[in-house]
Amino acid sequence: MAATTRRTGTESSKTRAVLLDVTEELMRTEGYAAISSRRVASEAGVTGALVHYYFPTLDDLFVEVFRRGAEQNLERHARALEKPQPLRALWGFSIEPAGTGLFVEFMALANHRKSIRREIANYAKRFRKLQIELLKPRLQEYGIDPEELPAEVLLALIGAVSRSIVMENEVGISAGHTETLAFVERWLERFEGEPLTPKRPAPARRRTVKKAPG
Amino acid sequence: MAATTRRTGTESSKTRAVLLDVTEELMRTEGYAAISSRRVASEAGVTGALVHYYFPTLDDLFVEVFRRGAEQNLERHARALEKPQPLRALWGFSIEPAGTGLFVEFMALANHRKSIRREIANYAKRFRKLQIELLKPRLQEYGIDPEELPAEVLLALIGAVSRSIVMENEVGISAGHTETLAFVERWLERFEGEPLTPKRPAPARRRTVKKAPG
DNA sequence: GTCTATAGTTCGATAGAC
DNA sequence: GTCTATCGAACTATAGAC
Repeated sequence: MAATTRRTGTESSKTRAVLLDVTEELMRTEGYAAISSRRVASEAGVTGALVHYYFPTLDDLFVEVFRRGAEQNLERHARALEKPQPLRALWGFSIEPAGTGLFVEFMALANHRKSIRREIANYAKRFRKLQIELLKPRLQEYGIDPEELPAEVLLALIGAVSRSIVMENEVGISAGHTETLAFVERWLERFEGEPLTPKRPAPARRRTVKKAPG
Repeated sequence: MAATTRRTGTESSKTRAVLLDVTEELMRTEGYAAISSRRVASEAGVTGALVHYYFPTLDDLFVEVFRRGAEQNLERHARALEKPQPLRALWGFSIEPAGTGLFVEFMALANHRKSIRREIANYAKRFRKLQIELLKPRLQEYGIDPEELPAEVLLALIGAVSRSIVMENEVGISAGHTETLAFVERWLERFEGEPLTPKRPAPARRRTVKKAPG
């Protein structure tokens, strides 16, 4: 279709994967502005030209990093929402700092790069659809009235609050976090009771737990 | 105190203000990565050296843009929270798209620039303190039980949800927004009743409105 | 698949003239 | 207060050898 002779690397390439890894890590630690073909190349131990061989433009590189992370996230979420306490699973998952720094970078990027904006919007749609499908039947079991609290709203609230807490944490804001986390915990308890497999032991009934051996 | 002879412009300078304006606008439209002394200078119609005269480093420039916006925001918020329907005022204010694109840029910047991180954390502290002071007595009037829904939590929720909606809007995500806005509206109504001065006309009593002439 | 070489830009920051 | 001139460096992207 295209008249250009410019070559491009295959998707299965090991080097390609490394370049994506390096880019993701760099974005995490130094922000999207730190991404340059030379910088990525030098971190990966190759030359700048090779980066352009796999990703003709930097936008292509950004988009691929986003896609890869998005797919992983969809799968992880799908698994989480099938657990016995889906709301707790979802919350625990959303409150993880792992993806959020990267997410902020992509949101900022999306503010002025159409390719990223398109990618994020598309992902969000799939993401919300998956969430709704898996969660709606469970909410009915809980007796949550969809007129009063639609699944869409519940998901929006969980997403917004968790994201906000993690984002704030990362820049050193902590005001109101303790209270909000406690509020959410009370709220989760109302619908799903005590956690079945608590990450941290429930505050009331203390247990003696040995840390997993080194 | 300092041994360096490097000169710096005064805070009252007109040019200085223009440089801040230009930087803010550029960040809004093209992102923080678009900021360079030369670019800012050329938009402002001066030379790059002059930017460094007022702001020795780009970090100084970023920090000053943030500070200026933060002060304005504090003042606007203080006024909003003194209105007769403070929750509605706060919500209406928070849901404005105006500051949010910029906010995301600064959050992303903060992920890897200590000076910005410090600035944001400090501002957030002042901001939340102001909000709590002004809102706490009103919530008591509303009969909101501080054990069940502390002011800190309410403010965190409003902030998180509004920010999330605006951020998502800006990148083209709209899933669940209608439902969430309706949910918030029902919720506001419970505490403060119908809006006294509706921004958009209440959906029930339709009005014939002419668009402002071309 | 990976490299060298290169064209063409843009950048931060400073010294010092006016 | 604003400029010119400048150093030294980084960048994107491409062509083409190996």
